[in-house]
Amino acid sequence: MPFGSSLANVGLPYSLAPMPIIAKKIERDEREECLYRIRHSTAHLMAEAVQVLFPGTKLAFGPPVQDGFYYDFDSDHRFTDEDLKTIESKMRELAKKKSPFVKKSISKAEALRLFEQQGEKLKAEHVQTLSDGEITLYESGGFVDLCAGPHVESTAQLEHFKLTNVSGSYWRGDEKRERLQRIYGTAWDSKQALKAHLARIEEAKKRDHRVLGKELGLFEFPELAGPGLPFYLPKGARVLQQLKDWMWQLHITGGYGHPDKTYEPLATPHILRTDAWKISGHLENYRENMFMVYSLDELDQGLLTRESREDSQTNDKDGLGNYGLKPMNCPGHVMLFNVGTKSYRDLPARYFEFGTVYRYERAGTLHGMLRVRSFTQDDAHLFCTPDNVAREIEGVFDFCCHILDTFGFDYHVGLKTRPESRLGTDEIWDMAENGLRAVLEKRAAGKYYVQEGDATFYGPKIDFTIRDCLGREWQGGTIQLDFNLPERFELEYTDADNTRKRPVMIHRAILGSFERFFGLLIEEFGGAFPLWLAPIHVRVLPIGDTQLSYAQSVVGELKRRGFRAELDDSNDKLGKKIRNGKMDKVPYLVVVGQKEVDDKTITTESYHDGKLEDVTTVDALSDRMNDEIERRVFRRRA
RNA sequence: GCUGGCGUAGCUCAAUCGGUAGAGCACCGGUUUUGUAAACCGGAUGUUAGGGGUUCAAGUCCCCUCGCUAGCUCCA
Repeated sequence: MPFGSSLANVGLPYSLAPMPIIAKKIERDEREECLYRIRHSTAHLMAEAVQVLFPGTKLAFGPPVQDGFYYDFDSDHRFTDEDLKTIESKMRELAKKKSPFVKKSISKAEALRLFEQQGEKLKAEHVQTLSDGEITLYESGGFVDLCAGPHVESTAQLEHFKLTNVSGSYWRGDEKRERLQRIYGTAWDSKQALKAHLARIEEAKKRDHRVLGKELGLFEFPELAGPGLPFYLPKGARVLQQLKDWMWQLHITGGYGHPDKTYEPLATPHILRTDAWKISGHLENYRENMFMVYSLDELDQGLLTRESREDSQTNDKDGLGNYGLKPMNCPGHVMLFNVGTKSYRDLPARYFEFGTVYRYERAGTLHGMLRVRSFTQDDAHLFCTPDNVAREIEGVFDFCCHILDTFGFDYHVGLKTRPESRLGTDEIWDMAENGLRAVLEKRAAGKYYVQEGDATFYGPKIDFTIRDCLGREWQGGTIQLDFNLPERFELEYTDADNTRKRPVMIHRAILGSFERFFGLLIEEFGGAFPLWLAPIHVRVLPIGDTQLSYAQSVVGELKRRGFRAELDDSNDKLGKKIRNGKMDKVPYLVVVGQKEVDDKTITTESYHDGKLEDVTTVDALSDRMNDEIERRVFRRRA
């Protein structure tokens, strides 16, 4: 049941397959239905095994998920990897009893009594949240669980599973509630399917951007520097710069299909006075993510001590220092919008910046390039009149699709609506959500999903998400409406009727961040970048020292023509040079031996196609590469 | 931050019951001058993440810190 496989982008400009984290009981085909039942039932079997082996273990939820299932347990015992093996054998033992899954219906009161009797506090709590009426239980062997079903007929059908890992979780996902332990497993309908899945995972691990980043010398995370701080090595920096150049070009020219919607570049500082972050609301609403900046002077004078905070002589009553490192670019852009007076004729104003931001992310959340503490967003803020908001959202939406389609990413789109705690009136939220929804209906009708309550406190948003090699989802592009900052910074423009009006603001990022996008790109291509992004376009391999000067002249000629070319002047034999070139995933290798020197030719080897019989001159290679670069041809590894 | 797991040479990994750390690749030196995925010979390579403890003796056992990692939570 690969994510969204049934909704692959056939004939559509973009693929917008919804991908619920927890497999929902809707719209499943026969096999998916079968796998759903197996996984759900295997979760029950595991829970039974755990309760047999570790009496007193209480149950939380145990749903089927992508490729498998999990069950959350409340137990004093700390489950280890060793335990997983024990639990797994117990499961096989129990499965052999061929216990049927029997459905029972009881009243809510009975269910409540049953679970309280068993000391299943969490189950009882959950029963109370259910609507009155019949409640279904499923019994298999001696194990009874609150469950809507459906299940397989008997535990005999549960054969092809494997427990994979144990991790922590919280009751109802609330970190203030009970800490639980979650055991994950994978389950399939045949031995081959299980084997194939495990092999797929192994294969995917080889495409992990953290592994490839090291192998290919793209980036490092020096421990001394601090966790989550990416450093680009020369090869990584080259790829990054290509991406930036391309994105810059698209912004300036509207080359994403909207030549009328061009952006103006801005550049803003990395630190702003703490007062700015107070006005923007970040200090209040984004506090746990902010790095503050202190001067040694402040420290030396003890201005940051508790005592001084109460000292009215200083204007640093928060003890926060006078400056904050920016976690977002918006306040800077807003300040520049505020320079001079703006007319409705100036709107929409589109400001963009590749702005590096710093966020104190919790240690446990860091993940290679996909989640870091310093990253550069391809950020922009659009200041609009109410009239042009819809058109602008469309433009941004198309921009995102243009980029993702260029790379062939399999992505999807979600609308995030008003959270419980929020700023602004319901009327404004209605208007904003409807605006976003209208664009989605126009561009992606039936292909987007809605996550109620998941918006930011200042406005609703559309998010583009991309999956990594292991199927984990990451947010890339985002379109966010904001009613907060224009208000807080008292933004105004003069309308046609000569009255002062407040502009509507759109925050947006297309890639999201260069770091995250780079990481996902590496996984998408298995490290073999399309030519236009590749750190090295072509490497020239002389067979022996005799051809060195000819090889140098070929490299020189390629460089003169603007290609990223290099020479392999090592003492290795050709076979080794080819091997090194392939392992470095260099798109083109040029071999020159005595034959080539005599004929004034080259022999060309392509990463994807092997030897190219028709490319025997620098001219021919240049033409081929130029064409490939111009068309941004990409080819995934087979 | 929380719950599990992990940390040995630049990389991948070994080291029996606690007995003084080793292999391949990479690197350096030499030989070889090479025709499509690893030439040959030689050499150096470590505060076993850091700190503390137990012990005659710690890579190995215990504690703390740091980092990585699978998830939870949060998010570009």
